[in-house]
Amino acid sequence: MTSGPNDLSQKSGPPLGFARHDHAHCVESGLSAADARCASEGLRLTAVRRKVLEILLQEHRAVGAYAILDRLREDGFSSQPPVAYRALDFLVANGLAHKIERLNAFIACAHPDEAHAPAFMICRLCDAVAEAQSSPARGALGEAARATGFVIERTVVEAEGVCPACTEKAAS
Amino acid sequence: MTSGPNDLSQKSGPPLGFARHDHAHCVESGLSAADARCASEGLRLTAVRRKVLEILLQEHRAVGAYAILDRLREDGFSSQPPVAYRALDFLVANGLAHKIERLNAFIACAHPDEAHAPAFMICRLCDAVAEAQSSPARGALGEAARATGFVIERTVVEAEGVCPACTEKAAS
DNA sequence: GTTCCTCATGTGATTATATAACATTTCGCC
DNA sequence: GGCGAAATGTTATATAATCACATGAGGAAC
Repeated sequence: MTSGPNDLSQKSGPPLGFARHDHAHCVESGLSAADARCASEGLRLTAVRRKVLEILLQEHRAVGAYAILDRLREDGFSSQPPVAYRALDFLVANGLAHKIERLNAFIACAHPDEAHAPAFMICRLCDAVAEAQSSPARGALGEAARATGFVIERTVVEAEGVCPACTEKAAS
Repeated sequence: MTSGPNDLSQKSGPPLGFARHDHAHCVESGLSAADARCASEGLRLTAVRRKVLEILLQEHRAVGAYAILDRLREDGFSSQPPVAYRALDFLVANGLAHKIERLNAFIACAHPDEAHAPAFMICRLCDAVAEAQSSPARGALGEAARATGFVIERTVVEAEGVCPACTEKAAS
């Protein structure tokens, strides 16, 4: 692989939602939201789990599990794979993060409060990932499911393409 | 992994589209269609590539690359990973097969003739996979893309759930 | 407060998935 | 036949994910 989601150092271009924003703020507010939700639902946002979420929020793009491990190591946590995977499992299971199947990588949830069937737009040039809402029940997939009697429990909706910033760059 | 897409021996339940069908026929016709399309487009459906497609058509479910390697070995082909991956790359690039990102596995295309933005329904109980058509431009994702200026080149649409047969089984 | 139980973490090993890099062969074409 | 491009063979390695078992932390019951 030439430049996978593990290269934290690379591609520090436009990060999220294809729009600039107050980054420090969204890390902070993301963590607060997670604290609040875990408290209210009796979930334990332990040190490792919180740290992993913080890393995801800071990166603001899809991050591979092993890149997360490297970051954990820097911060004095144990850095065996199961540590990262267990934390990620927790975050994903509780809607605080999502897995981007296409990249085998993870990203902090952009809408941790609402119930969500997330959809993602992945820029193949700068690796930025934006989260949108999908509506699995509507659309061709929902129709097909109803027609065949398939019961949808979870959907993976990911679009690969080029983000506005990279489109602009390419045009010039 | 307890029972991934590599266990060819397991789960010989209802295979495709959640409906029984003439299996020998669809293998045969799938290969014919591929022959025809490759001939007309000047693509080289070589022995390995054709064999891999045959394996996918026979299995009629998502098959992991290493399971394909095992089958290739049985048939006297070289069985190093790049052999399978290169054949799969060819098939996927030319619309004769698709990758199921959720399973890290591959499946023969069910509609090799038409242009397609495929969507899949994956049964988590019997691992059957059905292919449907999606319409990326319409729906929430298309809207989000237009709104932000994202250019969609390819979409991954996969629903995980329970197929009709397994729903029925569970009810009894 | 301590006993018990459950959940979470630490740790080493292993399995699964995928690609890099380079040599060799095959094929279409001239 | 000779040439160049595409395909395949082969070795090694990178990347992703899980298993299995030991240890530790926290809350509930008593």
